[in-house]
Amino acid sequence: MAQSVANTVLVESGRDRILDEAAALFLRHGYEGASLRQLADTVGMKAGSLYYHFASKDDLLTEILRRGIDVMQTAFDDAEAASADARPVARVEAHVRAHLSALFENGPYTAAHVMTFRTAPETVREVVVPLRDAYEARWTEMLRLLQADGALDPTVDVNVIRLVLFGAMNASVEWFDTDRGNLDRFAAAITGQFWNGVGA
Amino acid sequence: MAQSVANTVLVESGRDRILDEAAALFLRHGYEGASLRQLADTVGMKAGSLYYHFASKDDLLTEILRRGIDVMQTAFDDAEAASADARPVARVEAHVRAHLSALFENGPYTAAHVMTFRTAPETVREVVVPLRDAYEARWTEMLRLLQADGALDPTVDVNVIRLVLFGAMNASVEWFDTDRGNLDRFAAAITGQFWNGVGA
DNA sequence: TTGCCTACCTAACGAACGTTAGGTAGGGTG
DNA sequence: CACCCTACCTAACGTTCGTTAGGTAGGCAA
Repeated sequence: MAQSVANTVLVESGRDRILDEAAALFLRHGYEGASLRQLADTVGMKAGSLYYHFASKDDLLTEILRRGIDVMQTAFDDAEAASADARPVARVEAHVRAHLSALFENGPYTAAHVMTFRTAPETVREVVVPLRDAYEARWTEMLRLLQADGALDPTVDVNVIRLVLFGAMNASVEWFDTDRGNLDRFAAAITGQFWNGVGA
Repeated sequence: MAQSVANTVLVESGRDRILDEAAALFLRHGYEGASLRQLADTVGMKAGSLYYHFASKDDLLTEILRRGIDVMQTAFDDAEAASADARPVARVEAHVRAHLSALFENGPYTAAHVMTFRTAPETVREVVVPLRDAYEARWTEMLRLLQADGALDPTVDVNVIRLVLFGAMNASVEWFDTDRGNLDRFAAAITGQFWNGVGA
């Protein structure tokens, strides 16, 4: 019982376990490429039983995408609180580190989100789009303020540099290995490249 | 007959037409999300007839991924020839512009490649990986030489900045609209951000 | 004219898919 | 002890999937 309690904590069971494994599967094989029977196998139940927890496969994806954004928003909150009156470049680095934390250190939801959203069924995307927009708006607003304060090159398009930065960070899901690289250093590198460029 | 010849040129038929539409479908819905019947419908034939041109769906994907790399390589060749003795930043911009050209101006193959490769079946990936590596190696080598010549910040990891740059460019498939934006200006913007950064 | 090759078609196969209906073991509550 | 609710199970439904076998119209060659 002590062990069963420990197990419940170490590897969760039930609904959260399903979401975790589903997000990992969707990330690896894509949404349509992962089947519910495959998912049921990895969580140790039968495909039909998944419907006790979720109304449909689309529903499952919707909640995963939603959680992905929740994780990003929470990370953004933390970065905001921690770097509210830091220097501009330090503010950016804090938020870059936070976004990377969402991608790599808080479950597979954010990674699954950024990788599966584009090909998700339109009915699912419709539900999630406003949440995405809200998160993106916070980034845009932060960068806009930095530019208004003269900390950012006034000639750049804030939306473009945000999308370029997002592309770079999100793509790292495909190649960055947390076992071999350090996220603090990576955040510093990507921020340095973003802020100062790589030209000598 | 004059018209049929014109049609053959304007909207191609047969094998190339299938590949074109398949790449576009895989790009939009993902590889597993797009069905052969859907593909057959858009090219105006029956699903079984596709097998006159391709041995399997995996085979179709393999050729699309291969073409995606061919397009990139050709673009790289052109950029190399056109900017062989240009200033470092102009060399980089030429290659950025070339990669964007591969993504947006030479059919859906490169875009389909960068978006579907990650979730492609392992047997398909195995075939394509060496080709990808060869293309990536050319970029790495170019950046390495720039760094050796003192044109690039000696402290940065060439492989990391390449992956960051690739992530930014490839992700633009998701948001950049060639009808509303100019690729020359976009290439200049992304190169400027890459080379000089956005800090004021 | 005969014959062949190209480029399709029709029709179906078995497997896998998401999904559902109805059943059941077991712990918690009255 | 009786009851019920949670968390599954079994078993199947109808659909769609990739794929295949066999047929065929039309153009080109001999």
